[in-house]
Amino acid sequence: MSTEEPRWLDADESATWLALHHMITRLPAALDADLQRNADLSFFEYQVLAGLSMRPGRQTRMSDLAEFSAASLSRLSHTARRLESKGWLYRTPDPTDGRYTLAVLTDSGWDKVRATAPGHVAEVRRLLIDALTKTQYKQLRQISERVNEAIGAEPCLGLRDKETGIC
Amino acid sequence: MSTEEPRWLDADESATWLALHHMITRLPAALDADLQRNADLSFFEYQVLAGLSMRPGRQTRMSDLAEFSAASLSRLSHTARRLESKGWLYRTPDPTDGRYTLAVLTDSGWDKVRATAPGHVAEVRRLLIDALTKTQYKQLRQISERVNEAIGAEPCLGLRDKETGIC
DNA sequence: CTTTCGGACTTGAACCGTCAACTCAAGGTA
DNA sequence: TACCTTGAGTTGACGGTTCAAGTCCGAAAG
Repeated sequence: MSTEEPRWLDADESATWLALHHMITRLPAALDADLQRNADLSFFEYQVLAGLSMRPGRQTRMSDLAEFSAASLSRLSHTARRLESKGWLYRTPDPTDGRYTLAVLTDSGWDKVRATAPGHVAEVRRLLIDALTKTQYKQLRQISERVNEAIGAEPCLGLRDKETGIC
Repeated sequence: MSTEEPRWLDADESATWLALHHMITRLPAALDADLQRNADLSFFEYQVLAGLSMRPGRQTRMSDLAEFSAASLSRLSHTARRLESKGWLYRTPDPTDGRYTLAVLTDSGWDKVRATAPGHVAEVRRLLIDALTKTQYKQLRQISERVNEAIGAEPCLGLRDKETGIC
């Protein structure tokens, strides 16, 4: 919040930011719409089920799952309750440490993932992979990792206290 | 929805998708959090005010603004009502064609943008531009444009009818 | 052993975006 | 004049996310 004149974005920079902004708002929306149509799932719900399906025993701690899907624990908890009510997973205290909760994919949830994954992968391929050259998606990976580092350097992902600046 | 084995993503492809997925969920969240802390605005509200501030006469049609900010007209309408109640803009029928609605930035709204923009630009610079080389953000621009074309080729951004496939 | 503490969830209210139904203006068409 | 159509924008209900408590478990301190 200094009073100096800021360094505004030049033409190249703002064109990049505009194009990226459109991509990061439209790509999730497109994948969401596709999953909604074909599987009656939101993108986030799919991420949760798919995330579980890839773990040994098809189960993991809620906090791991939240980390993996880049969501808050609260959001995951609400979503887990809905998925639980559909019979796709259940939650149980971790027997090795009662402070954690394990989310476990049911057989029905496993079937749902298996039925949904091919179409979803095809959509990711269509919108992202096939739209780019091999060189480009290697570039995109490096670029994303650099940006993630810059964001990850945030001590608490922007969740610090409004007044004190403390997490 | 064929029964053939789908083409799964290989290691390079899924690493790219994972990295991109994390970027596109965390980058907007980080910018949102920054604006919330420093200006009590959501990222989308800022986009609306900033979008208006760049137009001649600091005004434009609602539909243009929706297009620019990649949002639905409904979302924009709700947000415009909230911003209007804070005195940052007002809406009025377009005198040249009563079917359109003009959104007009007030002086108070202009002040808000001027106060907020420097910090926001600095954050975009810190998280995106400065994290990349000049070559990389030129690559990122091309990549984003390619993906946007692939998504834009969608006749109706995934809004077609569930049964008929018609928009 | 009891107390205190921090971390992992959970819960309910408030808030925001989506969806479908509606209004309204302008341009045909008769 | 009346009628129909199209597209812009609005509205209210619904559903999901966030935010701010609160609960519970286990470890560490007294």
